[in-house]
Amino acid sequence: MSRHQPPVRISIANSPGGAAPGDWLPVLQSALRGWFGRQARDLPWRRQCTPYAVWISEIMLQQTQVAAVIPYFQRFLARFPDVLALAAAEEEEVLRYWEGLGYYRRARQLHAAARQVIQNHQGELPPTAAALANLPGIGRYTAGAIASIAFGVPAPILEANTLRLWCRLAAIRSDPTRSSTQEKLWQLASHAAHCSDPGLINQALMEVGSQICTPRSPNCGACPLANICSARHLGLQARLPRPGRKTRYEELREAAIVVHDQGRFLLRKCRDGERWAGMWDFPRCPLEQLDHDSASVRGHLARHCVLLTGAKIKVGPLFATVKHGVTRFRITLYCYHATRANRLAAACDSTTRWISPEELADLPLSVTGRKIARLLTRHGLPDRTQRLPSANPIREAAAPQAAIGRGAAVSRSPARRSSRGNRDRT
DNA sequence: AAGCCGGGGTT
DNA sequence: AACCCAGGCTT
Repeated sequence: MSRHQPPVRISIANSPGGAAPGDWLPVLQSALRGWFGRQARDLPWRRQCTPYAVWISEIMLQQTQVAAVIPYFQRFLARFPDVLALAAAEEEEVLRYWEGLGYYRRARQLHAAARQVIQNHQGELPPTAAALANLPGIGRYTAGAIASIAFGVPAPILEANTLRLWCRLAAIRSDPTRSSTQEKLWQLASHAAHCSDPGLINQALMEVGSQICTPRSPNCGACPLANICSARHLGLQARLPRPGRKTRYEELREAAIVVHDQGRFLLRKCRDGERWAGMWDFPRCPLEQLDHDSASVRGHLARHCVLLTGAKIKVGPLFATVKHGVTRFRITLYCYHATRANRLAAACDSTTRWISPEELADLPLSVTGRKIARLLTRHGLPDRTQRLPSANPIREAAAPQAAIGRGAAVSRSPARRSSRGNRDRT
């Protein structure tokens, strides 16, 4: 840059003293093209960028990091290679392939959307952002991402990485969650995507956001956009975007009941509106303020079990305590053995079933459900998770242990010596 | 416009 | 334990 032509910096169009997009847009796009051409990561969905593959990747990537998605993406595409295969599958099998990825509603909506694509769009994903956004699970971001990346439509995107990037590039100090700020951010994103290669530009924006313009200590020295970055010019890059509110956590105490009968376990499918809707789980109930070691807890559990499953049971010993974090909840789950007390054929409808250890491997289970299943079948019984195609090396080889606040931690109860005094160490 | 959805990973 | 993540949906 010469002294007579000071470097142009990105700002919100029409803001006081702000440069018009015409000034910085070509610089931005050109810098992104050059940088992305050299630095783009080699990701599975960039090798196979069919509309279907892009769609699956974008749904999996919602609120989920790239590294966590990769093995799921590969297994999922191997099993459901196209829209027709996905639409033809049972929802439960789709959920089984999603197990461990979280936000299971995404999988159910994806499956429902696949059936809509077969029914209403001749089996082809619609090529416009507006039509895509009519499908379940596809919002403004995902619609723009698929439209631009898979179809070359100049549609804008805004997500965690580009929100942070734009707040810095344009030195946006207002609360980024406010709708007036969101409007400005989408406006900037629209300018950027207005070109002949919007898919490349959108991906490059996200890539710079995730690889260079990181939340803490952005690597401005390696940033292709440093020259036009307003925050860097003002020295504000470490203070933008403005942080949001802290999440307040809620402690929950719950009980899970493992009802045994002839080597099988009683499981139920979580209903719509419940936690883990569509997934299977051991019957569970809130413990409220009940002491998990009190006399009254067993009657409490037995009553709940009848209501949930129709099975009359006799509650036995506590055998494990599982800690599990989910969204803003911190759950402590007390796990009890139980036996069935009635010989009636209760508990055999479509949402309540007696499950053998072998069948357990095929069922989509909640995280804590899978944890309990492992405790029950740890000794030599098969775990289908390890038989899924191209096994996930991260999750299966070295399952995360003893996460503290989040994830799940298990502590087994010591061997039980009498019917009383069973004490859990957590 | 704001919170929830009832996740999971990293630091 | 705080913070983050290729958001969607509801109220």
